[in-house]
Parts: sequence; structure tokens; C-alpha cells
Amino acid sequence: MNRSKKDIPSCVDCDVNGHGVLCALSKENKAKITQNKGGNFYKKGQVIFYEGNHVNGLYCIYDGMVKLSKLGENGKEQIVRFAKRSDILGYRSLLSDEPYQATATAMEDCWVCVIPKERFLNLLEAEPKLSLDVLKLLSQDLKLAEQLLLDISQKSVKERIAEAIILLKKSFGYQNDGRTIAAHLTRSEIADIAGTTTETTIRTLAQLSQEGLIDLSRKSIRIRNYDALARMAGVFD
Amino acid sequence: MNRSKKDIPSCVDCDVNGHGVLCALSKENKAKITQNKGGNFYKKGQVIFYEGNHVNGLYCIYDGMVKLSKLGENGKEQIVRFAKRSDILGYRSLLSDEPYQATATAMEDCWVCVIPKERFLNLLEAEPKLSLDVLKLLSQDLKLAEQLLLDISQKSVKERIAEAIILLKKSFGYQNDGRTIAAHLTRSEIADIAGTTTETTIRTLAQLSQEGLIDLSRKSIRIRNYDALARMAGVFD
DNA sequence: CGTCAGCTTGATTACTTTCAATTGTTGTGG
DNA sequence: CCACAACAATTGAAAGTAATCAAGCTGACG
Repeated sequence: MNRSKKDIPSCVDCDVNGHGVLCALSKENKAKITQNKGGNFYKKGQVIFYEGNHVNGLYCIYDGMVKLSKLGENGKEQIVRFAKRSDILGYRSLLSDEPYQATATAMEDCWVCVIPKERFLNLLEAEPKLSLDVLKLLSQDLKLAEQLLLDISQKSVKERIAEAIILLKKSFGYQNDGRTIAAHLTRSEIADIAGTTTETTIRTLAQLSQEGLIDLSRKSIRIRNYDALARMAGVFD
Repeated sequence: MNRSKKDIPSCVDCDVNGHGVLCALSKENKAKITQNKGGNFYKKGQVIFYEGNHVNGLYCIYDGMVKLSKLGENGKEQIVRFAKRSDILGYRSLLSDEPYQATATAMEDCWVCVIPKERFLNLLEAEPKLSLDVLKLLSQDLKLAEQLLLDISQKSVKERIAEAIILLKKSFGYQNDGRTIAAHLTRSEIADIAGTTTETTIRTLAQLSQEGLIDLSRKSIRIRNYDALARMAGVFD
């Protein structure tokens, strides 16, 4: 369970290729960012950067899942987004030249590359296509954030939990059986997505289980009736 | 109470200059967008575009206040943002090539210019600076949206109402007396900001009034103790 | 002067949180 | 491998908060 930078390929050969925004870069530019990038390993639970930290670069996830969360005054966490292999993190703060607005935590063991701030800003100027791609990313993020806002403000806890499960499915996908969500989150983390408490989450999950929408085994959630779940969540896609 | 396009100056001479993102454009490009732009008058309450509508262009507010809101399934509205003189609207959907994600409604009589979609996209390519500025705008919007999410998910109604008032102050400013918010919103609209019901909003406003934080006259809200209000809202700036 | 939209109030109900206590699970060091 | 500590899950009961429902009010306006 220990890998070093050498296990992460050069950006030029990165097999994340074809997914992330950085993949559209020219070979030359990929070579350039490879020179400067740092590649790090983060153990499950480890924090990659904290809300409020000074921005030191752009993070690009080579492998593993990351959660982005904000902390309320009362100390309660709200998960705002997930990021996975090939996703980039920190571009928002980097662009507006502000501290990080959320805390990034490894949800499983992760390998993450860091591209220095200046290098990325240079790239933006050098490759106009990159600007447009980042614009689209931000647009998507904003759309999702506003949708989540609407959901949390208007839906019941039950609906929000149902939606959280749908979100997990979309973010993490299924395990081999094609029904079990390929991630283990604590009840508390699920609560932090739905914006409720751990206890209520437990009760609600039990309820959804009784209603036959999901199966709960010790470590994972299996979706038994996706359509009904999506209907309950008010998600149509 | 009736003005026509001719009252709106050419973009080259627009006195919004120096505030909006478009102001950084070269004279040539400003001249170009002036050629194609449509200038419209919207009466208070009128809808500028609806959530789900096909995107036809970029809106630039020449005068007046606009609210951006989304509709929940239950028909309840959630206000996601305000826009005022010199702000632009619709860039997000335009960039990600999707329908509008929110409904824009004139909160007072408004004059709004429309720049055709293609023209704006051309501009983005022509002036790299514009891309960066739009990136920053989006970053800010995202930041605010995520903050609002955190607030609504973790604060009590009373705190949210207090915050809504702070938001109104920041968006609309004060009237001449330096204490009264320069906008009249219905209780229902305030409820739609805070994500609660009209009745609860009324009761909570009355409470804040009794506690000496605000004054309520028939049509407006006067802030009596900004600091205490901000403290209650958990806003520190 | 009637109407309509917005405002207000009270009573009731439903939903969630909070608190407290218990049980289960996991990783670690002896 | 076991015992312990720390964390995670669960359950019940009580308290609180805000939504809902049902009436009146009020002021603006044709």
C-alpha cells in the first residue's frame, strides 16, 4: 500500500488521457507540465488541502476518489462535490486568486498530481481551448451546485437521502454485480451529502430498505429499484 | 414609463463602462456587438427568460434589478442570485450549450441588452482577456452558490432570514437615509431567498424587529443594528 | 366600493434534531 | 490471537422547529 511518484506516468503518456481537460493539451505542453508537477500519494482519510489554505497549484487526480466539503460554523460538514480519476481540483480558487473554498479529503487511497499555479495560468494563455474547457467545467459545477441548493432547500430528508444515493451511483458507479454502489461511505458522510444528521440518515435508509428500494448489507448499499428511487428523489435522467 | 432601444447607448459609449466584464473589450469589438445587440425594456415582474428556455444570447443589464430563481417540483421558488446594472446573465448556459438553468425576472423596471450567442462566442476567442474575466465571474458565482448551500443546509430559519437581509443590503444597497434597504420585496420573495415559507418569514421578521435588529415599515426594511444582524447570520465581512 | 394581492395571526400537525444509551466493527499493541 | 480503544451504527424517547391549514386584515387600484 505504498507507491511513489515514479508509479505515476508522465502527463504525455498518462492513461487518464481522453478524459480530463488536460488531455486536450499539445504534447509539448504536456511535457512542460510533467517537468514541474509533483505526484503524491494520499492515504484514505487524509486531507489533500483545507478550506482556507493558500492555493499552491492545480490538483489532478490520477487515481482514487476525493470528497470536497465545507465546514459550517457549528462544525458540521457539508459535502459539496466528489472528484474522481481524471478530474481536476482547485481551479476555481486558482482562477479567482482566493484561498481554497473547500476541503479535499481522500475517500480511498489516492494518487494525485500537482501542477504549479503559474504553470497552469501560463497554459490557459497558451492554449485557448483549455480556457473554454475550464469554462465548461465551471459551468457544470455551478449548475450542479445550484441544483443541490434547490434540492436541499425544498426536499424532505427522505427525498434528499434518495437523491444522495443516486448521486453516489453516478459518481462511483456500480461494483461488478451491477447494483451495489462501488464505494463505502459512513452514515455520517451520507448525512453530510443530504444535509441531515447521522441518526436521521440511519432511520431513513432503514425505511428505504423496508420499502424495497435498496438493500443494506454491512458495508454497502445496493440499489434494488433505481427508477423508484429516482422518482422519489425527483431526478429524471 | 416607456423607453425604447434608442435610450440605451451604443456599447462603445455605455456608461456602465468600467464595471461590467464587457467593458474591457476593445473599441472595435464593442462597436461590433452594438450592431447586433437588441435592447429591451422589461416591466417590473416581467420574465426575461425562463428556466428551460433555449438560449438565444447573452443578457447585459443596463439598468434595473433582476432576480434569478429556480422552481422546485412542488412549485416553490428558490432565488439563487440577484443581478444588477452592468451584470451579465445567461453566460453559464451559453458556455455549456444548455437551456437556461434559472428564470430571470425583472424586480423593477429594467433595460436589458441582448448579445447574440454566436457573437459572444466569437468574442471569447477574439479576446483572451474576456475568457479570463468570465472564468472569474463563474468562479465567484460558484463560490456564492456553495456558500448559500452551506447556509441553507445548516442554519436555522432565523439565521437564514438575517442573512437574506444582509444579502439584500449587499445587492441593493441603502436608500438615502443610509439604513433602509433600497428595494421592496414581498415576504414571499424573502421566503424564497431563505428557503422557507411566507408565514414563517413574517413571524421571523417580526421577531427580529422586536429584538431591535431591524425596523419594519409597511413597504421596507430598515437595518437598525447591522453588526448584530451579521453576527446572527454568521456573516463576517 | 369591490376585488385582489399581499400581510398577519393562531392552532395544529408533521418532521427532524437532539440527547442518551447500547451494540457492533476494526485496527493496534501486547 | 485477544483485549482494548476508537470509531461507526443503531434505537428510543423527548424536545423543538417549521410547515400547513384556516381565517381575517389591509391597502392599492380600477
